[in-house]
Amino acid sequence: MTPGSQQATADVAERTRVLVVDDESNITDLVATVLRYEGFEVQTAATGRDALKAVTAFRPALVVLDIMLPDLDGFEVQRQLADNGGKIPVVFLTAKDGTEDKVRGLTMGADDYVTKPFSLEELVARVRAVLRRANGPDKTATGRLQFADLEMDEESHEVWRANEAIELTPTEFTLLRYLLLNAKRVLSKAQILDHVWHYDFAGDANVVETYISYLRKKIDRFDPPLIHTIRGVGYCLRLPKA
Amino acid sequence: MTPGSQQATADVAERTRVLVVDDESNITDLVATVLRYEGFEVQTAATGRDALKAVTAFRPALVVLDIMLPDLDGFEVQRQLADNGGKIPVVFLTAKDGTEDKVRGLTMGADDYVTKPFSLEELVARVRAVLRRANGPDKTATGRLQFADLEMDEESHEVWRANEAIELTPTEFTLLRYLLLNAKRVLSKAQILDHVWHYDFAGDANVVETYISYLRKKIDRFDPPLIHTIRGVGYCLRLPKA
DNA sequence: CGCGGAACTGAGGACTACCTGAGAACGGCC
DNA sequence: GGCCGTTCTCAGGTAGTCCTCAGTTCCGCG
Repeated sequence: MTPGSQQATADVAERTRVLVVDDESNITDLVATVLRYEGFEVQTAATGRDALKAVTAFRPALVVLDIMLPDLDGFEVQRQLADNGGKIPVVFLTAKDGTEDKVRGLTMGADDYVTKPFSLEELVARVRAVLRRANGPDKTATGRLQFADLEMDEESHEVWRANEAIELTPTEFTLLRYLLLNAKRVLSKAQILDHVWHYDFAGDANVVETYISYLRKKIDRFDPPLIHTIRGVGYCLRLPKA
Repeated sequence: MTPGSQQATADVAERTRVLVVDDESNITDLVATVLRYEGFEVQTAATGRDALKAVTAFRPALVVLDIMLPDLDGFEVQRQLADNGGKIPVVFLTAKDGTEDKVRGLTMGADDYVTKPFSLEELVARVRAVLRRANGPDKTATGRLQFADLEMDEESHEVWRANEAIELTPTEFTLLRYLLLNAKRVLSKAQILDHVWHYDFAGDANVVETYISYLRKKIDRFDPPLIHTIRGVGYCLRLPKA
């Protein structure tokens, strides 16, 4: 999550607009904050009706839409959006229960969905992917990240160090992507926890240390080491100082 | 369904136009979305009369046409199309009832039909096949898919691994085609379900696991294995990492 | 040099995703 | 109607993954 990465190359005058719809204000706040930080222009709405009004006024390029809303549900909102002409891509938010199945009809098109509780990294990755698809398949951003001799293909979930393929678990993968997106920047354990782990994670920050350790064993057994500890501050992906 | 596969190599300036006609807007949305994603330029119509108007204005290379329409039925629309000069190939949509037989009689030419509820893979494959036939047999896309020593002939429904013929059931075949069209890309179980299974399928995602298992028994008893599980993400057709 | 806090890492338990065999349900076909 | 192939469900087993915990090491500072 980075101003300065990918998205932020867009000019400031005309940033991509995103509408976030959820009745829980802590969710909209959370999501709005991180998307703004990512360089999007964000508005929020708490009900289906407000969402529809906001769409005509705000003209977002994408809507992050909770299924469970007090008045109209997410599907209904989407249908009314589609009826009013231009189709706006949607990233649905859904609980991990029965509704998950209902949403399933949507992964084929431009749309996608994320199950609560999600991690911010995950949500932002989906938003980016959906926008990429909606703007036509052959745009600039390729979904490939690189730093030094470390490479990551987001689409195929493959990772290489020094041209050697490396197997990562999902959490390791998400953590490494976060580090790559913020290469050369120092990230605190709290930041990492907030972005990579599900937002309702209540455990100890020690998990981060554990997973950094896992990652080091897998990608930093090569020279030079890329993951550096900044004691009392956090971690940083960079080349060792000369 | 893949930008980057087959169709998407066409230049953006002159994409193939397809008209989708159905009175249920969720069907037109579904079909339009997936065809757009496949690189076609799509318009929709909800009635027979609108369809005829759209044909003169939009000049599609193909029409996806529901039999059941509020005003004129699909056959009537097709006949009027034929009368107005140039014959436009049609892919009919039909319910699984008596009309199915009637359509069969009419599809000896360039046309074809798909029974509701269909799978998206199925529909797209038919659309491609009909266009291929209509444009003359000697065009670029051959209807033959290949990855490593795995080969598939879409027309004849034959599959080989290491030059050995393999028998697949229809569902296995469609699943494998979807994997082949998206080789090297990770596909989630939700994506697979959305594309390969009928759009009204309401069951558990476990079917996908079952069918992956079937496929592995048939095509991955050879070395090297091509179908890989990416735990917590999905499945991917690729060569094993070096 | 020694102390205290921070970070590292191995082990292990709980959990979850996935695999697969068995069989029920369905439909086509003789 | 009865047979057969296909599709789908279900449940037990397995292995991968996540997270906790605690002992140890490392680092910075007095």
